[in-house]
Amino acid sequence: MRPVSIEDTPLIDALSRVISRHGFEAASLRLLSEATGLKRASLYHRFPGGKDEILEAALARAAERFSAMLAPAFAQGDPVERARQVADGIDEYYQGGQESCLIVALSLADEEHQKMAAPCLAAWADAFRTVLVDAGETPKVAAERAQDLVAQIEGALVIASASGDRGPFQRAVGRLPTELTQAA
Amino acid sequence: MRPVSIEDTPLIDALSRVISRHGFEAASLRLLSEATGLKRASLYHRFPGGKDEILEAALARAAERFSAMLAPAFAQGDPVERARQVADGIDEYYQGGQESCLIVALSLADEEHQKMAAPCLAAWADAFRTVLVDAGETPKVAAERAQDLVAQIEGALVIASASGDRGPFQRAVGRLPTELTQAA
DNA sequence: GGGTCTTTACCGAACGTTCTGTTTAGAGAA
DNA sequence: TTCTCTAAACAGAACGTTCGGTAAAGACCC
Repeated sequence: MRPVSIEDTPLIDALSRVISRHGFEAASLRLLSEATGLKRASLYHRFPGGKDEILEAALARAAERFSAMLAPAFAQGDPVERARQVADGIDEYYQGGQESCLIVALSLADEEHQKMAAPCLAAWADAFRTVLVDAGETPKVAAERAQDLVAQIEGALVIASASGDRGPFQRAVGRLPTELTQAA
Repeated sequence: MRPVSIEDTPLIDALSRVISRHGFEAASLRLLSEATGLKRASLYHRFPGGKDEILEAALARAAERFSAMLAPAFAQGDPVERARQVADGIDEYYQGGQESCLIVALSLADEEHQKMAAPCLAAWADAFRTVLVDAGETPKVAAERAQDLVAQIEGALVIASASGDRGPFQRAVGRLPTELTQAA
């Protein structure tokens, strides 16, 4: 059997990057094709469902990467160390603020595609909340602060995209270990 | 002379809302037409430069509204009161988190359109920085915290769009008066 | 006041391009 | 060969844009 010219994982990562950078609707098959080296027909061969199936694959991959990135939050051990590991994972995932966020991109999509980002967002907040609770925060406050910290990072990614200034992202990630482990 | 069917201000506000909600590329003339009640050809009569001129008008209007929203920050008087007025202005501008942000939308556009959002972002951070300095913060820390507070709000708006949860936005705006006036 | 004229606002129809999605034929490894 | 994958051409719809024409108001002269 003839081998694929690009493996599934790098293929989906490249597709996901285009969607994150341009938004789902603006991520045309031409852009997706150029980014992957596969012609449109070949993309349809790999994803018979078209753009929708590509988005599903990108989201499944994001969920997988998120799960790995957030795993230390749900582990046992010192909350400070776990928080630092999660912060490192976030920094690597978004390449210090250079990479766009799929959640931001989907927040501009139509309602049906928009709601597909909610689970990722919820998983993220839940990870932060878990560390905060383990660090002694009350459940109610922990849930809110977790959400707020996710917002801080998402907003920093928006600013990094819009102005090219990665400072807010780097500060947000740098503060994360202490923010996640000091109870109010 | 025949009267316009929709005045410039509500027209541009409606166009701006479509762009903010869907992003610049996804804001098709069909959507813009439906949102304003003007047919495509009529939009070209009002904006001969097409979508680019529509975006320029939306940005000019945003700069105008931002200027009004942030004016209390540059006024004289009690920083606490000024911060509260700015927070109220932000809450009203984004309708408690229901409205999308044009800056977020432009962060997904092509590079040439993307950079058009930078002045708005800078004006916003500068307003926060001014209040922080007046409240006794050092210039360097004030500049960074100002940016971080902008990121907090932008991120909260993304979460409000993506998940429908306006809690993060309302908390961010509610915290703003104290965040802007307590030196580290 | 009645009847043109001018000016502006708006719209229907069409332009060429690009989009998503399909079909068909050929290239390439087992 | 046989089977998988890819390339190229295709169709139909939507895109941004342009153009000719129509509708509506004020201006102006009679």
